[in-house]
Amino acid sequence: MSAQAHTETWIERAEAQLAQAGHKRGGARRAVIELLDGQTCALTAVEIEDALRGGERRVSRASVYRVLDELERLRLVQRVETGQAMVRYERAHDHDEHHHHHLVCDECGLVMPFSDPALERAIDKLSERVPLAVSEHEIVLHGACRDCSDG
Amino acid sequence: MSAQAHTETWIERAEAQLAQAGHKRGGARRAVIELLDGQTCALTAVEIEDALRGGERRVSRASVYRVLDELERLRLVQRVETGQAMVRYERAHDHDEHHHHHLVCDECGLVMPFSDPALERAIDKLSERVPLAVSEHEIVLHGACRDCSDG
DNA sequence: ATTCATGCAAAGCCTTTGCATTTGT
DNA sequence: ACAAATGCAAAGGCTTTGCATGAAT
Repeated sequence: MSAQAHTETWIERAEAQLAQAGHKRGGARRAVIELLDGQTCALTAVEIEDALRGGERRVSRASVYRVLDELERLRLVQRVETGQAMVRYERAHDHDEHHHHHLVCDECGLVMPFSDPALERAIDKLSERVPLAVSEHEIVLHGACRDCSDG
Repeated sequence: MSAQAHTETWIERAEAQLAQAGHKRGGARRAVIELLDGQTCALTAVEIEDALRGGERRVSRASVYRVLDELERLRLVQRVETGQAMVRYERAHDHDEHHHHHLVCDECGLVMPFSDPALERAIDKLSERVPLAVSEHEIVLHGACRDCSDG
């Protein structure tokens, strides 16, 4: 079979990495993973807890943080800092087609994803010249969204 | 006199903006401003408090936060999020020669500044095409510094 | 049987606030 | 005199931890 015979989903990869790291399966973590897999942008721990509360599997706040922490350690999840009080988390999309960064409206708190190939190229070239073995990068643009900038 | 007759320093500009905003002068704020003016990279509130404790003017933690908050509101100071527990603050360098971004070593916590014209150009062009009136941008590269990546 | 996963409640830590006092104009 | 600045201590809010219980291998 070819190298592309099977395209692994993020959930499958997550489960595999977790198992390899010696973790057993569990409902709370599974619920968090499935929720994150369906998101297009970053969520806070509280948002994750709230989203799951209404869903099929309620998960305690502590477990949300523990799961997020473990997933971040395995590089399955990335932390996004938007300058708002709480940290946000989202699926890690190293350099795949979902890789993106964030626009933050400092007025209303709206967070939107964006992506820009030219910016990525600039980052890639730059990464080779800095005194750091770059593993990730985060870009946040702040300003006023359309609703907030005039009316 | 020409428009360039006098190059205002950041401290002078800060004092002027504060006065215009109806603030009176005060020792604590002055100490924080002078400290920030001498830095090449971002500091946390605790680092600022500690630095001033040893200096000539001790400043309470609460005042450090209050001053930082006011300076940020006047856009004299920018907040820098490095993914570490605490927020960092530094002089705002809109688009002047000191404008820079940050490299963060996730192993030891070292934070280093860097600047890259190509990256800035990419950001500027991009800023015109996004649904946000961009006022600031922040770029953080994560990875392992030279000391941490091997030895 | 062991070991990991989870929930709950308590603890931590950074940051913000309330209140009284001092300082600047 | 009046308003802003400051310190101290208390309060807040997000995140982490300790401990006991339940689930997975």
